Amino acid sequence: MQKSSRQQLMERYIKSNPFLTDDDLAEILSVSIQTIRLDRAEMNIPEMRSRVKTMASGIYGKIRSMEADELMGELVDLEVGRSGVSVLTITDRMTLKKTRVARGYYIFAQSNSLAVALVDAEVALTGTCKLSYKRPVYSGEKVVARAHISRKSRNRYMVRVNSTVKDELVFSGRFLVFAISEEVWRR
Amino acid sequence: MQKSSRQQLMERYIKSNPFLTDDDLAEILSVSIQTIRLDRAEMNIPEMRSRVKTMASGIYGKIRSMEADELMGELVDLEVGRSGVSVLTITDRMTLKKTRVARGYYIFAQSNSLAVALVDAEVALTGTCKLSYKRPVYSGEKVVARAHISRKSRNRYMVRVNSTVKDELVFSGRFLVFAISEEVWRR
DNA sequence: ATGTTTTTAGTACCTGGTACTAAAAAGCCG
DNA sequence: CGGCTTTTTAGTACCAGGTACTAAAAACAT
Repeated sequence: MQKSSRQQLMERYIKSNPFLTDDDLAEILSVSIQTIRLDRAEMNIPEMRSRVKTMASGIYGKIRSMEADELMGELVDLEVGRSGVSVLTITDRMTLKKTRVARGYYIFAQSNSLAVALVDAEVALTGTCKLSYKRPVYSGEKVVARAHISRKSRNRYMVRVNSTVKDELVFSGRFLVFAISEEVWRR
Repeated sequence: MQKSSRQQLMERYIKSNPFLTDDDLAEILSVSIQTIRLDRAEMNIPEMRSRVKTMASGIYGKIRSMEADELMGELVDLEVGRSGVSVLTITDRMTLKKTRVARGYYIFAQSNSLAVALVDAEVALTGTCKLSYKRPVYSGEKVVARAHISRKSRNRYMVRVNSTVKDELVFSGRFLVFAISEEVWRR
């Protein structure tokens, strides 16, 4: 087997299983451990321990921020019962790989969670919505969602949200949100 | 400081940051490294390297499946251009902690991604939608989304989706999906 | 003062490496 | 075929972050 093809193979093995040690790889590719280390050095592939560590730390952050958020996006302004603004920067993992266009539900999630946050109630649930996607949003773009309560009657709130990228409207939605009394949800 | 309270503290430190080495902990708690190791042994807390490893491996599977999916939910039936069915089981991380009610956008994401998958095109984007949430969905429930194309004209598809839990309708949506030609998105 | 618990010190050893030197093997060219 | 280069292997010293163990010192309780 050629050096170059072995290196490609090794890269694929590591990608598919980052937990492989040099020892494992040496056995799999039936070369000496030194060859593996030379190859890794040439290709700037770090050792197993740091591969695992960066994996763990990379994911660690995401988990925490996802749990921390009841909201999708970062709340930059909120006047409960009136209006609010949230910002969401589209990252690669929110996009369709082929086009780098944000999946629609991230845009929706941002506006929906903002709409719910606006409602001054212990628990609020979305009843119906009408959404309109104006143009695709690409990876790296910063979506600013502005919401305000347009009507309110007893426990029903109508919330309008407009999401823009650099003042260009990319999405708008109208949400009918219900404030739920405690007896209903605490079953 | 007492032994027991130090151990509790140590446990919390490790929980909040699993990357701490015995050395780090010894410094933080200002005891010797041997004490830390005794404590870990008593409390059956594994060493940093294996903590990191199990973290990484635990999450490794999840990431891959999330990446593999362009869809939210599992596709159980799909006849492109006609109809499809997807199943999504609501887990705790999809719910509002207070109520254990699924956040609306997960239900939406399932139906929306199913609607897009139905459309026979390289790239499809959602234009507008009307959604209606019929009742809250709780953690553990299995949401079955059934979609079919109700109208089609040139590059526009109207997709209707009904999501049920055990034959009870929990959500319905109508999506206007656009099939996009390659020139538009490959900028 | 004595016994018990807790803490610290120290040593030998392990895994999964890095960094380096040097020799052996394989491939190529005229 | 020799001579040269590339590639591979061998081996050594060293490191981090440990395990496993022995033993002494310190803290405490009665």
